[in-house]
Amino acid sequence: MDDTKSRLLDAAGAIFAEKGYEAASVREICQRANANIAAVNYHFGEKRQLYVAAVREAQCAQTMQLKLPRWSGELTPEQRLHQYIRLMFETMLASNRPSWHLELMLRELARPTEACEAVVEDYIRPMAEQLKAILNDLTPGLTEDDRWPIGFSIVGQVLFYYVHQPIIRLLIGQAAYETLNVEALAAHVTRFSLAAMGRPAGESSP
Amino acid sequence: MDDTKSRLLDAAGAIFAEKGYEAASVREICQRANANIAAVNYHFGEKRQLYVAAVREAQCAQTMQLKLPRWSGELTPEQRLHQYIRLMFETMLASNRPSWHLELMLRELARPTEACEAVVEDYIRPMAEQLKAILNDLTPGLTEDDRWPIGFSIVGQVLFYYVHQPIIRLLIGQAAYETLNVEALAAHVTRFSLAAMGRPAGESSP
DNA sequence: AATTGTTTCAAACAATCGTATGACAGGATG
DNA sequence: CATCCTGTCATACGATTGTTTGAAACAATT
Repeated sequence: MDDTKSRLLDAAGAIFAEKGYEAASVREICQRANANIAAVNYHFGEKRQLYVAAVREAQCAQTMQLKLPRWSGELTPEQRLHQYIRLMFETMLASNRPSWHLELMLRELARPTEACEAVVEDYIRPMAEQLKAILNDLTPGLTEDDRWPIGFSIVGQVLFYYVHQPIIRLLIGQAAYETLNVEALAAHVTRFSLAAMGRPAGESSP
Repeated sequence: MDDTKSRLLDAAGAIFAEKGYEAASVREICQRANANIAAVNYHFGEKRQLYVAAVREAQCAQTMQLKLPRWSGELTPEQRLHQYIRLMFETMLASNRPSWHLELMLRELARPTEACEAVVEDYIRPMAEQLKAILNDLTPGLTEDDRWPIGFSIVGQVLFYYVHQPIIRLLIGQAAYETLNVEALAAHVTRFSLAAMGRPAGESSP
């Protein structure tokens, strides 16, 4: 792809994620991308379309989908749920991630613009289907509609640690916050959720 | 208090909550408050201090605290947890609320500015203490540090339905979304969480 | 009635915003 | 060589931003 255009997209994604749409200026984006001010309007027409393109490029959820299909059938539903939850935490809290992809995504999902619907259909719904497949094995007696709230309860626990990081940090203190790690958090949420579904707290580690 | 100043504060809170700090213009705020453009700088010095004042005035959590102390000791811990969760849902999803208080609050907690720390200490921590008191009775064997994750798991479930409303609406469809109500949601989260803590799914309604 | 301090007003300030323009460079095609 | 298309550049446009100004209006006190 065009070099300037992709540099522009990267810079835009990072700054949009950090400051939000309004606070991010076209000039700052171009400066970070080592591009001229007119480059945005040349390649994307206007600022809003640059934002939409940046959201579309933030396919952080797709990186999650790629890792999942490996455990086809040899794992128990409990182990698959554990993997699913741990993968969510890794995607959100890992320090080596391209960083702005997820942030821009969640910013869009909390305050939806025109790009939200596409994000949900392309990335969120496939992930929701995967979770529902796991819940299908864990709670055979439930109807389709009864499984949504359970999925929301699980995902809500995980997202809480990402969306409300500043609250957690202030509540439990910086020192205690730094002791949190992906493994411990995933283990807690898995144990909590499995118990909630009436599953024995047996071995769910892979 | 001064009339223009409080009208300015109300208008600012509403617009800040709706659009965010950057997208909200001083002129629009003054227009809604029927005040002159110079009124903001006269009463608050600058835009940022008006925002801080608006956040401070958004004491939505305090309205929750007022209702809680009624159940002193005559209710079971299960019933108290149910009330706590239902009260959270009512505060967040009720249509008759002053509307912008909570929105501004959560906006601040997700993307903290200088006003965040005060909000946490004044309103969030007292509420967290109340929840921890309930959990104290529900899980006697646990240490102080082990109770934080359980509280986060409960609050995370509730907040998910507020923060990610647009996702839910798109995932389950508008029709199914409109059937959701405070009672059903509170009942689900309560049942889910009590089961997760190993409590029998007995009668928790007041 | 005169004076003081407080509040409101229209108007203007400099700065920054997103966007548009026309010129210039490079390579491919005829 | 001439032509066309694409991409980059400096510059400037009009609009909007937060903030300031100085005068006018008001209320209260002396």
